Amino acid sequence: MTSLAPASVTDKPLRRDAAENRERLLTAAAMVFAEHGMDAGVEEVARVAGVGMGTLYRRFPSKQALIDALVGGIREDLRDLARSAATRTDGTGLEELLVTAAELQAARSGCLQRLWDHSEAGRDAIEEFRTRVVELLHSAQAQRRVRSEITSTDITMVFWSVRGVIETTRTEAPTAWRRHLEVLIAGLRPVATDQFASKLTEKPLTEAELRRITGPNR
Amino acid sequence: MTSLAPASVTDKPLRRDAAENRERLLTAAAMVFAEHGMDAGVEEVARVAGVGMGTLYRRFPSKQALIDALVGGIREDLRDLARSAATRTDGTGLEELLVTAAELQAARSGCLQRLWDHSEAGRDAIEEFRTRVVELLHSAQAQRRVRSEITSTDITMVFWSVRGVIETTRTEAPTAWRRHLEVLIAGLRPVATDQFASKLTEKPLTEAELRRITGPNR
DNA sequence: GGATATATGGAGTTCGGGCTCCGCTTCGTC
DNA sequence: GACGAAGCGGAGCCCGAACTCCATATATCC
Repeated sequence: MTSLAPASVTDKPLRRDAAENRERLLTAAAMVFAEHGMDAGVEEVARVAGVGMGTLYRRFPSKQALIDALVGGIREDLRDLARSAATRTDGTGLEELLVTAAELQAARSGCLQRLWDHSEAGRDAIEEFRTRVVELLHSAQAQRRVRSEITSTDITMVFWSVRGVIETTRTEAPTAWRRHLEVLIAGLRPVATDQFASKLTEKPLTEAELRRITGPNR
Repeated sequence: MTSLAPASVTDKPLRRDAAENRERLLTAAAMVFAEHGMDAGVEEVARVAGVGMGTLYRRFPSKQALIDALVGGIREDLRDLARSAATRTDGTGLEELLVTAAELQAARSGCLQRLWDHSEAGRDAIEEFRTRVVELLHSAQAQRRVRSEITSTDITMVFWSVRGVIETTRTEAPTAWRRHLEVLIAGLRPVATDQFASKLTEKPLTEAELRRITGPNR
């Protein structure tokens, strides 16, 4: 878990109390949004953080900026999980990442929609994350843990898919996504029998389409 | 496809022009919400329907009521798809339903969140839908198309999961969900090899949990 | 410890979107 | 075709939530 989204390194450092309030606000926002979703009021965030509205708006120029900073932090955490999974050499790294990334999403539910959209925050982190997913996928395929026709965009769709289950079940059955993920991982395995069609008939999401969904940047 | 949510049968029938405007409003709302999501303005809905604000608010007492009527119609359509799938006797009905229900969700994206939540509209329809899913699942399992440890709540999670992919990809890759669904269905199949764990280790979502998520009614 | 730039809180302002009101029109019946 | 009931449009009302302003307080530097 990285620290919560330090501001840009080019800015002059904040005064100690200001920096502390910034952290308190991000922590509070994570809690409030996880509980009530992103349409929770900024006043509630400020109250939970124990600061006034003025402080919130000096640290973050808008509610959107606050959310972006939060999302940036989550993306950095995702990147760290991918780095950690990459240390496995037996082809199980992808499966580990699918589980740990889902755990992270479950813990930070509320702003998951922004997590996979165009927003600028943490762009480099999510870029590295994608690169590592490709490597982990190839490794898993080399070990015959995942069939060869699966593409990295298929893995991306697994994240989106798990997100859907997490957001639907989070209040009443916060761990239900684990079982669904087991079914999903089973769907990635090589198909040993030819009783059923072993080939996916629909073409995969292309990289270009993925770019348009997750960020038109560059 | 059923007609768009007739009002309660107990009410006296609407005047011809009023009934027509009701339909126009529902059609317009489906279009507008599918394009811009549920936070699109009611003014936009009225404009697309070609009626004034007053008309919208005489036909539906609130924006929420309009959405509920829309959701009720979709739930009735879902029920009809389940009835249609139930006519298959070779165990493929479940797979047909997964595809056709996903197609319906893709066509009506925008209010999918409400589709699976507590809202009252079309409760009986969704109830029958669930019953038929259970039957279709048993049939698929009897034909060995789906492994026996899969429960009906696992199927429900498949709907939630596909919804997540649909909502993420709808503007840029509106058919991407088809490939993801193929992976999901592969995950439901019997596992022929014992190279990997063939058993799901997480306990399924219970019926009681499902009830709390989709409706505390009754 | 004094000077000063920086930070704070919370009452008010703004604004967008849901909703209402009422003078005029249309439908359906006799 | 006349009459009453039901329906219509859209300008404006209203509320809630994002955002601003400034008198006061605090950290940092010497």
